[in-house]
Amino acid sequence: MIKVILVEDNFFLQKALEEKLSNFSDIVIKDSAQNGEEAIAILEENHVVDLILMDIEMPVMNGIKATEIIKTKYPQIKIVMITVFDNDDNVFNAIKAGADGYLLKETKAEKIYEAIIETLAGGAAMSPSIAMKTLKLLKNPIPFETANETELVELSTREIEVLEHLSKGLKNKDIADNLFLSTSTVKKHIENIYRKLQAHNRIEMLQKAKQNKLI
Amino acid sequence: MIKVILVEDNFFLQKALEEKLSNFSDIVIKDSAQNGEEAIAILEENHVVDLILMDIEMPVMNGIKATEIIKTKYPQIKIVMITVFDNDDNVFNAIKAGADGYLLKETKAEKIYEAIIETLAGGAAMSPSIAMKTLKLLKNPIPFETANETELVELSTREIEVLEHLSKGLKNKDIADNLFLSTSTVKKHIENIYRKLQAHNRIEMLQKAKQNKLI
DNA sequence: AAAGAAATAAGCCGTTTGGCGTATTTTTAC
DNA sequence: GTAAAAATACGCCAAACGGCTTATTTCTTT
Repeated sequence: MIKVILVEDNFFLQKALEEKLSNFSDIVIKDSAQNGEEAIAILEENHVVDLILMDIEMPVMNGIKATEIIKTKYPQIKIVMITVFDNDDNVFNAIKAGADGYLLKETKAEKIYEAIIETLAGGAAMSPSIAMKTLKLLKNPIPFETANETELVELSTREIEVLEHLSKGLKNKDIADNLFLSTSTVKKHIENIYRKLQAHNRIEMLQKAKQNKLI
Repeated sequence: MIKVILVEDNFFLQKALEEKLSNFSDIVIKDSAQNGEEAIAILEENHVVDLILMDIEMPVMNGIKATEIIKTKYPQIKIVMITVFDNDDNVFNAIKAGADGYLLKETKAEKIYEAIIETLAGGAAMSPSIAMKTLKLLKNPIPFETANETELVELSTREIEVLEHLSKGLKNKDIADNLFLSTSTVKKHIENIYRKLQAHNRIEMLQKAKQNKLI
């Protein structure tokens, strides 16, 4: 029997999770907490627990802080984050805190179950979009982000695609080939990106793109 | 229809992969290669390809080198590594090379299919043990010191000055003004930098310069 | 159904870049 | 004191880029 604790402040989501896991006979939900502090209190009573499904956004004490504390005191307990938000900071901080997995709330019951099994087997479970973020973080070690509250420039999907190709050093012709566009269109996209970012050449654009967290 | 290319030197494993994927009607195996060089040759003929399943250990050109080259020229093509070895260096180097996923060869057909779908949707696919490795790498950012043992290219003092100006997005004329040079000289310096770094435009140069810890 | 945004594409024109050869002067190293 | 490396500079040419205008098509959103 796999002993699981749920930590989730939203009552309905907590019930939904219970429901999802109820189909799997080898999992027993030992207890539930509404925030990090409660979770820690529960563990202090009795820490015979295999795995914790932990929300991130919670009042009193959030999931990342709780993970940090629990992992320090009970490193053998696996912790899988379950959250709606997958922004870089959350992912990175959760990993830093020692999370063994990171799932999005939309994840299906079957996948959550798999994640639990795989995590207990020593692996890590991640929703694909999270996995992609970890890869990007690994490739580009820029975790030192200062809280920049200036509003960021937005680019369209296509513009970002073009931007990504530009950032590899490709020339317009090659970008056009790759995206099945004419060079005219690529040029137009670049022109629009330049206007939005107030850049006048590729390097300026890449700098501004970084500042705006577009790449 | 999802167009996939297999790159795998072992004939039987290649056939096994084909077999595994044949159950999924929306996947078509467009071509197969026995090593990296062959794969690149195929793409140069026709790069209308969605995803490549790439072995790592291969003669002539291994999968990591091939991934590096393909990702530079065709960044929109997704590449998922499929290998028996999951040692840290392989994982880290594959990520550095730009791989979008990393599966072990024991992975079941259904999982490979899921991985393909998820990768094309912009996510990343990883076997759980690989995911765990990436988490560990992220938590302990050691690899950036150790993984780079290649000797670095050296630039002259003046070349570095020019490089620094280039990195701000300045044009030759402005650099010349700032450094009290003629544009011809600036051009010559840039030409020399290009040769040393094997770059052919400014963005490539900046990438290579970063790799060589020049900026 | 209409309005608005996004994506597509072409043409024009001047500027900039990248690649090549050549050549002189200055600095550094042996 | 000479050889090698670095820095300086010019010219030529084709390719690529950046800026501007115009226009059609395809999505969204209301």
